[in-house]
Amino acid sequence: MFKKVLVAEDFDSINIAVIQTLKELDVIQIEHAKYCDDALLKIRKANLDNEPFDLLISDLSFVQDHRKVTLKSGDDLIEAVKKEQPKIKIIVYSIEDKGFRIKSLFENLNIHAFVHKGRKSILELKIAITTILTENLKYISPQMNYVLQDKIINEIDDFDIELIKQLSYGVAQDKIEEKFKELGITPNSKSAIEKRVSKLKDYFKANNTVHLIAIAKDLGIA
Amino acid sequence: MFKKVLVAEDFDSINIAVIQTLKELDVIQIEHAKYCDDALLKIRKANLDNEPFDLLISDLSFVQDHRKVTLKSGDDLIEAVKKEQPKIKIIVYSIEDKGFRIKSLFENLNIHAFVHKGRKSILELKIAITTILTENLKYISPQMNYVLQDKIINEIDDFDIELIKQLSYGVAQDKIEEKFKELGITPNSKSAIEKRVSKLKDYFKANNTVHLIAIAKDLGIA
DNA sequence: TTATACATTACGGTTTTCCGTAAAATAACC
DNA sequence: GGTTATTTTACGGAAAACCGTAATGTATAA
Repeated sequence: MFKKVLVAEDFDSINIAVIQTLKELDVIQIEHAKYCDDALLKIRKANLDNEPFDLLISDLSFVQDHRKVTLKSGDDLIEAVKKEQPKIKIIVYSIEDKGFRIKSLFENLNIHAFVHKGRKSILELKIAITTILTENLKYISPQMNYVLQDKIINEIDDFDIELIKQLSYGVAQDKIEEKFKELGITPNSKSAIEKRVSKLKDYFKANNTVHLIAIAKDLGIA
Repeated sequence: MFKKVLVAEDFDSINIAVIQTLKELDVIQIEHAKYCDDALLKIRKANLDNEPFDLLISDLSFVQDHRKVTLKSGDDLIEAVKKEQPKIKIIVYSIEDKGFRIKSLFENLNIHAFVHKGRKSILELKIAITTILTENLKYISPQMNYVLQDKIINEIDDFDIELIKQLSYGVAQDKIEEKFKELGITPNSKSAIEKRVSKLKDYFKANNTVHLIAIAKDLGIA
């Protein structure tokens, strides 16, 4: 079993439950942090003391409050931790359900497990922990498994994302042309933009652009 | 202290923490349900047995899964419970942060406390519980207090909400005119709709309708 | 009843978006 | 190099949205 585990989670209620779970799994040293910045400090300190953490269990979204922070999200935290300690095992324990995002966690941040908070998530968390004990094994909550082979996610590229973002900011299509030229994004003609918007509307079965952005918002793309 | 408390919450991790908290407050009988339907059944059963619950602590959003349910949300549950047992005390323990929604919980569903899930929410939950023990006292998480006197919330009416909703569904403004006539919503002329959309754009400082809907989505209005 | 304010509807011109077609540019293939 | 796809850009007419103004309707109070 893991010896030393760090939990990064802002909600106190969930923290309590995760820690209790780790105790049940006979983890000896358990620490937790409610801010990403604090979590990173704990990682660093442990490394300096030559008593590094085996495992990080992290949430993704951290509510902002009065405190100024440099790491705003679990993504930020994981990226920073990987630099300090590339071989640490990482479990994301989150409510996130956007395939788009989960996929990128595995592909870009190389996490070892994703557990989706839900009715039976504590059990899943236990399974995830024991699964990734074995070298090279990964875990994802069963109901989220589909995301790794979901077509939609693969058929939308960065250009589409940027376009949707600009639209959601209220930039008119003429101005997006200018904006893209500034940013060096291609294609950037008015016509190309119109075509992409049209493609996206087809894709998401949206009646018009307003509808498209509403859908994109629901999917967490914009 | 309350004698018999029911917790309605789908996430197991949070359930564990809330129950532990209630134990610390010396609540003798604690029950919980992960589905609203189950919660309502427990309320009914307790009433039939002449051992009614004193207090309901409920979440608002419940994730849908394979199971068919009639009560889909905490709002639905609270409304149903109030009919069974009008005098039961109710605490909403939720991540909800839309002033719009919280306000309506107090005004329309007459809840006794709203505790916003967060870094110190377990403490707040304890305070809420002891506060509403006293007859007629209400509690709301300090950071959410503003909602009860927020202007924005009061200046947007049901018509605006319905309009935003239709736009987010991708209904063209021409068609909204027809739709409103069907639904008996007034005003319903194309002109009136255009004016309201324009007013909302001013209000939310939106550049265009697409932008407006993006903002509304962020605010949880659509 | 009349005057006044306010809400709603009607209308018309302008801008923006929409959408199809065609030309130009780029990439892929032989 | 030349040929064939594919992508990107250009253009123009139609539809929708935008926006100001005027007319109509409705409620309120002198």
